[in-house]
Amino acid sequence: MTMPGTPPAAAHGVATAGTGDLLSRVSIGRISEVIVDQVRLLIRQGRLVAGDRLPSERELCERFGVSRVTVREALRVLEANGLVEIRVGARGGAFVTAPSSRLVGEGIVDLISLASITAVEVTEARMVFELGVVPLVCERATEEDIAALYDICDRSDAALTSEAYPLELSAEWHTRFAGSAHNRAVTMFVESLHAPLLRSLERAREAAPAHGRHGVEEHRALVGAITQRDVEAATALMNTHLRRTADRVGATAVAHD
Amino acid sequence: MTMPGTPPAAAHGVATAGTGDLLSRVSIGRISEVIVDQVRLLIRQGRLVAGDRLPSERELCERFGVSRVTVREALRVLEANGLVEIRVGARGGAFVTAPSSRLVGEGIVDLISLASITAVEVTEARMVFELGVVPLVCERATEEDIAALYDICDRSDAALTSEAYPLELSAEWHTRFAGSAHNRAVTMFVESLHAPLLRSLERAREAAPAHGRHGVEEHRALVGAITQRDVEAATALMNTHLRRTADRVGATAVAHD
DNA sequence: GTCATCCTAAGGTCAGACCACGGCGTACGG
DNA sequence: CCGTACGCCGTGGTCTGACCTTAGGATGAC
Repeated sequence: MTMPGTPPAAAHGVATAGTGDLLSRVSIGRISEVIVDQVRLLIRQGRLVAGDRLPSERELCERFGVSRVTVREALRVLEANGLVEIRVGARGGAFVTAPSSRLVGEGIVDLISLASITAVEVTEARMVFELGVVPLVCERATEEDIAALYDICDRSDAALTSEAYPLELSAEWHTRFAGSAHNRAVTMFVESLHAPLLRSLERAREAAPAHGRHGVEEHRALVGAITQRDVEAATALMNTHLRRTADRVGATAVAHD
Repeated sequence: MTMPGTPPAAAHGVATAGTGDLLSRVSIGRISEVIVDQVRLLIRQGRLVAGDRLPSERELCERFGVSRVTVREALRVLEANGLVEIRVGARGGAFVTAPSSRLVGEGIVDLISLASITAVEVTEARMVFELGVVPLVCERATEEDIAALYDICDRSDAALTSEAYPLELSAEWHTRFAGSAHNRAVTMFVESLHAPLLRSLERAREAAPAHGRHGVEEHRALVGAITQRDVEAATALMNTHLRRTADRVGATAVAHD
């Protein structure tokens, strides 16, 4: 059906005759790329939604008129982009995934490790965001939110007495805090900053001993301010709290240079 | 060398006999995934840096003891993650590249559309971010930044007289504004919030010249405040400016429900 | 010296095969 | 009658070996 080296005509639809206008860049590059774009478009348009199952690899081959290798490479890219999840076995296949911030976070980590962005910049972005979100949280935090935040504080205290304060708990608190703004875009951003932040903090902790107890106290005070719906107090608290972290990250970054 | 269906022994190393202890989880999942992790680790450790060239596909096959298909799938994933760039032809191959924040931004856009996050939420996230960034911009904006912002205002005026004020110009102004904070993480986030796809979400017919003219005036006033390094004035201006947008979006969203 | 041509190493694609996984139906045993 | 065990078969995962296209660089003619 398809011959090696003969891209499917439908795939690029370059005008071979009859058009007098500019021949637009025909460098089709990769066939798998075309497939990726098609699927991604369908997802962005909402014509494919989370949970939907793409046709099987072999069926996609026929559909696109390409070999299985090509289809598989396309699926691999979609999977790497977090758009589909591939399950094997009967009833397997490529399923459009439920959205997750994990991959974006990983991407940011990569950005940092390849020096496209510095940890200082990420920390600063985090400050901007978490500080700006305080008013929203004050306005919208429910009793459940507050209980959950206090719970994390309790667990942090427990962890502290057992001398191992996991940074994860701090990160969890901040994520939960932002989540209390009840805005999914905001939540997503903060979640994606989760992984990079942990990494920077680990590095910071190597350089200087951690300050666990102090941080937890501030967390608790912040929840108190939220409970009182006291925007100014909460903002001030968050500001000093974040600034200390930022300073630590900044110090290690400078020392690292 | 390797037989079909016979994964390289080194890959899983499951003890088939003689070991009485726990057989540790052997589900290696995918071989290509292992390769991806290895390369990614090398990059994160800094043992591979931007510009380095990985061995050719055929050489990697030998090195890992797998087929070319598998190696290619791994490279495809690395490429999709922006970690390597693949060049064809003589002197071609996979080159380690500093991932652009563009790719991560794309991921954010995908995430937002996949989670079907509403325009209201996106706008609110914008408010948080762009408002919080004002102090940074006041502090760091260069003369070039200011000139560029004024230029966009001029072009907006021109577009307005020809009665078509494109949302694109507004988006351009806002991204350029955030860019003046000279923090690439912030820039990335704001850019992704202004992605074309999301803008189309905001169906609000900005066409109304009244709105347009008003907006451009505010843009101009904002640049003025930035020039004076007047944080408070700038923040106030940005606040009213964004709030109007938010109200408009909110109104259409409500009408849409 | 300059240009056109060929060479060659690299990625891109194909076809067909086999294996591992896993849901589901069926057949067997209780 | 019910429950379990086995096996079918569709699905992704991998391998092989071949061919094509691309694009530097070498080689030769002018």
